[in-house]
Amino acid sequence: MIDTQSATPIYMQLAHLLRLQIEAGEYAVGEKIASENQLAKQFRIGRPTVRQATELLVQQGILSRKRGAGTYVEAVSLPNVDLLSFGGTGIAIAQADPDAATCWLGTIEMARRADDDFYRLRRLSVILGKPALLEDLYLRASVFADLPMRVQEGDSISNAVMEEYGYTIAEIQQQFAILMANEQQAERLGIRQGMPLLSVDREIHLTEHRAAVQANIICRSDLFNFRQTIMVPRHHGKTTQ
Amino acid sequence: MIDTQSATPIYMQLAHLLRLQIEAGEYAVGEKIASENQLAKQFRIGRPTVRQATELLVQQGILSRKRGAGTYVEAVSLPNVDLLSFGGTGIAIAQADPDAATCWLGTIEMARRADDDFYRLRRLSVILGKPALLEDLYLRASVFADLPMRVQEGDSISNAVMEEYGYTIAEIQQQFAILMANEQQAERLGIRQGMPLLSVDREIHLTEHRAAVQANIICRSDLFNFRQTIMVPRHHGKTTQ
DNA sequence: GCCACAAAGTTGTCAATACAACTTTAAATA
DNA sequence: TATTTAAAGTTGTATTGACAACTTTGTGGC
Repeated sequence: MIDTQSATPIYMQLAHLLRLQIEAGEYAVGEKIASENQLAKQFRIGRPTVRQATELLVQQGILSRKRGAGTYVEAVSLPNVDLLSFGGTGIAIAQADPDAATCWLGTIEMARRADDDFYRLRRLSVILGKPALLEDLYLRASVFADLPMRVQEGDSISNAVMEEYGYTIAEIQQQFAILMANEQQAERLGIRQGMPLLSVDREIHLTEHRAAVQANIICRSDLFNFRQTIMVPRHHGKTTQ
Repeated sequence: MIDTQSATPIYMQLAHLLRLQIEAGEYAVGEKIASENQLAKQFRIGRPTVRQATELLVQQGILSRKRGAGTYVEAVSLPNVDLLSFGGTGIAIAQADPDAATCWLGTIEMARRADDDFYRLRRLSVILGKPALLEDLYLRASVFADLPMRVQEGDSISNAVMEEYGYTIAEIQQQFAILMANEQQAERLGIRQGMPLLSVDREIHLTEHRAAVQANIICRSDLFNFRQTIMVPRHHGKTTQ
């Protein structure tokens, strides 16, 4: 229910509630949810506040709205096991090559970043005997206490996030760019300096903490197919049968 | 200036105007822009409308806000195009620039591909006055009957898929690579030949037909931030409170 | 000159209200 | 029974207004 005395804004509470309902199966994918007016009456809040809540879920891909028709449940983008769909690089790499190896470049260090403390970890993954990707990870120190004691080389970071710390990943934001390999990157990836590489800047948002993990991943897209699968929400437009 | 008679919503016009000012250097990175109240007075619009405009830019990474302090220009940020999260390029492009234009390169032609007939359409999208992406689309002829009669230049292909033909998109598969611009691509995108570009090979699977749309998209990732947001399913890992 | 406190200014949240643009539903007519 | 049109319902945009929570600025006293 909506707790008007809570420190959490009403629109966030409603967004969370709606999301729980969807996840619990109370709304099926493709189904229309209650109208904005109905939700406003049901929770005794204003329609702009309802819109702010649903806007949150629209941006997250959970809902979609169509003027005049209604607000529909979208299919949440399911994680594919390939690299760019989900936080866990370990699983994707293991599926590509069971004998793949991920080795740390140096040890976990402290680093300061945007006025906060992070653990920094750099690692190189080798698939089918070839250097495939270079990762530079920053994990927020306040979120991942005692990280150096709790993860070891070879451990999956996403597994640690979930199993060791008990967090859940809510959202990943990725940005794609091309960079020219510098001397160090070139050496580590077995390429010539200046070669263009696919660079993915990734922010992993936990349910409990935003931007808890920030990573840059450099991919040898010339050697491997870096794919992703996106499940797309069902639309309300008529479907031929 | 804000044109209240325009079909473009006022908040989008203001967002666009602010971005132009920032890009023109009228606001430096790190600098505080005019307050919400000042902008409201200046443009004779409501403060919620100003907030909606700045919220747009906050989401795109161009602005950031701090309660009590003000609204600041973020570190130099290319306009975000949320191209790679969802099927529709048209929507993503329109959000980045309401005045964006997509023009066909030639007309729709028949093409044979993997033992089937396709309609082939090439088009160039211009965002903020700059060539942003080049698309080479193949639409399966048996799925999209009479396509040339049913879509026109400027039409959204994903809209046509859904509205005109009534299909629903079930899944998108994407593959990321880097290619060096050939002569024609270089000319169309306003770059030098051989420049590395982000290339996305995309297959759109309809509920009713697999691989109904196959596309290659070449992005000027040096001019725009091509981002995506992935929602992650809730895991059964326990959640700390 | 420094410190504390109040005033002013800023963003964040919330609401009522209105109209536009669209879709859906129901009723009336042929 | 089918089609057309009007009514109802839905989302999209916008405004005015208010208060909370925060930051910044200015003033007064020591």
